[in-house]
Amino acid sequence: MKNQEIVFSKNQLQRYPIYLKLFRQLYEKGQISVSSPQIAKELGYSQEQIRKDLQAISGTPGRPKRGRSLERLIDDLEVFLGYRTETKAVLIGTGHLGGALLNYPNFESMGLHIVAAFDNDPAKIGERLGGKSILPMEELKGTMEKEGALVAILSVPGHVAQEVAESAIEAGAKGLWNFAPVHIAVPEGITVENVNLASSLAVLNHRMLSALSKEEQ
Amino acid sequence: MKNQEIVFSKNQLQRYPIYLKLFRQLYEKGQISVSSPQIAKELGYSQEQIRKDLQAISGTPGRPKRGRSLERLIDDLEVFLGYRTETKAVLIGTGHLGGALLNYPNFESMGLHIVAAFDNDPAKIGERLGGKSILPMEELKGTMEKEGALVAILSVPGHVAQEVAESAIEAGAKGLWNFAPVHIAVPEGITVENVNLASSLAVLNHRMLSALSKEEQ
DNA sequence: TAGATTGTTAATCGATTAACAATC
DNA sequence: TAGATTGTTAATCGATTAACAATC
Repeated sequence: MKNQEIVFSKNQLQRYPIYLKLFRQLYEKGQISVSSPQIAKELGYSQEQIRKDLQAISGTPGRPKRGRSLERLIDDLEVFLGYRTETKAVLIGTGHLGGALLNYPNFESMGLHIVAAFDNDPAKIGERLGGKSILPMEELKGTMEKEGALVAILSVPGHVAQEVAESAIEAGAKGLWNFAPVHIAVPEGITVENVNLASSLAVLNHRMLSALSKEEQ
Repeated sequence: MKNQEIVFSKNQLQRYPIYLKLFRQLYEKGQISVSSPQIAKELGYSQEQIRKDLQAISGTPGRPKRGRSLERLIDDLEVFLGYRTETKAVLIGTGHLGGALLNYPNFESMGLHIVAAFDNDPAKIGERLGGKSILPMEELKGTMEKEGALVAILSVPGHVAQEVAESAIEAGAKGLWNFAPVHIAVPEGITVENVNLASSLAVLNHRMLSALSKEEQ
């Protein structure tokens, strides 16, 4: 009995943490189950999409007339999203953004454990930031190997991002979480996820201006 | 002669700042024009997609055998992305992430001018952060109206994001740049763009684990 | 039972890719 | 001229939506 390969699109994957957040809120309010029409109303997704999304990550079926158990959904989502499995990460680049990420309180609860922070600025080495002391880049490989870190969080300036990415891959990183506003080329088998503020702003700006110009007519 | 309505998908809009970054790099290196095969090689997009993307934002056609002028492309992209037009914004929530955003040096060059920062913590009012002094929420509406700010950047905790969003809309915001990990419900005509780290991490994690398990086989 | 909600199968929609004539 | 690259039109692919029988 082979597991049927389910393909998850990027959009779909992005929706799951949003479901989880909602389900936790509803559960805290005392609700015990939830239906796709309710979710649709709360999040603005279509009912069909919600049903497909939840079917894909839940082993148990929903129940007509009642919907799905919030407790079970939360459980399924936490497992699916890997929140119950620790993934070790290093953070490279301890500027303002790096500092904010080191202080972000929720990564641990998402299973992401940042084991160390790195910078190439000698003045910063040894300083503490977000509870971690900053190490020199020379120690990257040793640390990643010792800790078994799979993820490198890149909060470095764009012009060094490619080079830093290569060091991280050389040190054993299989996933790069790239906050620099540049494309990073990687070999087969390495995953890159970009958080690009310029891209996000482009979407906001264009959509907002379209909406405004429509309003004017 | 009516402008033919071009619809830009979210993915497409997100690509433009990445093109721009690349074109600026190539231009600085002395290159004067660029072809879609070269861009495809650099960024990993398909040639066809690149041609469609650039056609959509450039008034002038490319030239067979030579490609497109980098100078013109950079110009077209800066205009299209609104980098030549100032948009005023306020930032709400001056935690670590808010601080990092206030210190982000590139927003001005993207046409986004943060005119003020707000927080509801009395201890923070009056402090300075990223060159701005922190104002109390009571002054939000007055400030946004006086400055004509269209965008509110929300770097507040998730549990207050909806409420803060409503205040911002009430104060005249037409676009919300939401860094809180929750869905925000808004009336017609208001644009929300989410930067959701939990969503981004979900994509990274799932893709990385898929790639790793494929490798094992 | 009646009705709300489920899961599945088919239809639609939109974005990406392929094919190819036009042209510098 | 030959060949690389363009822009356009058609085909494919994938995701979302619609329709509807199943069921608690």
